[in-house]
Amino acid sequence: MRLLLIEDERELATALSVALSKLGIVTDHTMHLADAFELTRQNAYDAILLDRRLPDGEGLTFIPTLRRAGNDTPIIVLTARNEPLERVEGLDIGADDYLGKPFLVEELMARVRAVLRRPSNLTEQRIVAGRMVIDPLHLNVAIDAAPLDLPRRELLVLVALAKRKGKTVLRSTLETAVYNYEDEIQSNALDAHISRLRKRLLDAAAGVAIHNIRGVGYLLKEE
Amino acid sequence: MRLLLIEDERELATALSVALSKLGIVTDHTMHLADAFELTRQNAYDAILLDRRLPDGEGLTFIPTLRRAGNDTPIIVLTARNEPLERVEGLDIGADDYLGKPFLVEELMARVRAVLRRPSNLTEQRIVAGRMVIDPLHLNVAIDAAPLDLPRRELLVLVALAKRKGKTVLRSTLETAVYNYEDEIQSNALDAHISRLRKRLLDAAAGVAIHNIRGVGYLLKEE
DNA sequence: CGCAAAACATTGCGGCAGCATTACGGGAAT
DNA sequence: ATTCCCGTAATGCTGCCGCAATGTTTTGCG
Repeated sequence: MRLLLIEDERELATALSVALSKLGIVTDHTMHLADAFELTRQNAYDAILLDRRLPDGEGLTFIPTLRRAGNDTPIIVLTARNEPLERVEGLDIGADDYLGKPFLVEELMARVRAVLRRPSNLTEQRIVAGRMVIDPLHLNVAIDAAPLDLPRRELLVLVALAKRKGKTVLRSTLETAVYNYEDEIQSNALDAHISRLRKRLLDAAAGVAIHNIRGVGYLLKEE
Repeated sequence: MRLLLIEDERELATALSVALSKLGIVTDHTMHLADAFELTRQNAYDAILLDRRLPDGEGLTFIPTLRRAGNDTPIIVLTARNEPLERVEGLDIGADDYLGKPFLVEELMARVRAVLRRPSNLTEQRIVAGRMVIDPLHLNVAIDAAPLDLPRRELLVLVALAKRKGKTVLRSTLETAVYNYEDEIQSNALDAHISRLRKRLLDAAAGVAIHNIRGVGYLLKEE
């Protein structure tokens, strides 16, 4: 899962990024609305976390901009302004949820999941692949009801492949599923993850195999 | 917009077709599941309206058949059986929406629009060519849900041809689709790709043929 | 109708880009 | 203090793909 965080308080932003990354969530962060729009054009985010007070304007103005561009990504507004009337204002303008500061990361994640669970989002809640059952929202993998413990990056690779099981996933897609902009990647780290993940899936008899499509990407296939 | 209507009550079917045509929607109609599958292979429908009681069986059985063939077209089930449990049954098996008879055409259209508005349906554009289903965004080619593993350059040629299937594609267009400016090309490399691609399509019984238009370019034709 | 040239088709070959695997070490987490 | 993740890089290997040689079809022209 990949989120865009639009927030000018640097401390909150980094704290949030760290907390989310531990949950396996990749977060891109920007402080400016102008950058934000460009980022949404280059990445398919699962959701956007939007602050209201920003150096270059009221955050809410970003919502119509995005919607007019045909982008339906769910938006959760994060703000200290938490009066009922302001909530209405935010929701009416097209936000999907509204969360007052301060908040618990757990609550934020629950709301993100809730927003992604809505019928207008076709995010599958349960993917069956081979003997595995994968919950892409909670990021857990189970084999015969027994949870399978995977390192974070390998888990992200697996989920990204499982979301399109049986179909090729571009190498670039995998990269954006696992890394954010800050992490530069300058080696075969992704290949290494794939290799280690393969070994783990084999050991666990997961009933799937990861195939390579040379020059294009990878593909998860059931056996 | 083009819909497939699978419905055995002839009066309802014609009434619906007329009503939909006034909204600018083209409707193909069949009464039999057997025909329906063939139709979905020859046309890229925006959505499918499916009755449950049909002369040759329970309509819901069509859904797994279609999904297994790699077809993600949204399906709206139309039926007199409108008990809550039956709705769950329909949705769990992979239907996108469920509408009890009788219904207003307005409501049906609203639901069609809602289903089409879902993100995965907006981004997931597919090209049907012969027995192949091609997703040009993800560079994905499948025959009966089985992914077809093609080398990168041949894949690019196929996608470029499929995007304009039935129409000639200039040789220069193909070249720019496969090569970037850095790669200078000074041989018949493109011809070689075409040749090898032909062989692969033949082996896979893809149901298409690549024709040459002498001095102009190539053309992908369904058989 | 006949011949030649041009355009296209096919196929073997070799270089090398891309992938798989694994060991190593720094660093974060418990 | 120990464990394990994860980025890096070295190594070996597979098979793609550019090239060129050869065969086939089509077009142009007298």
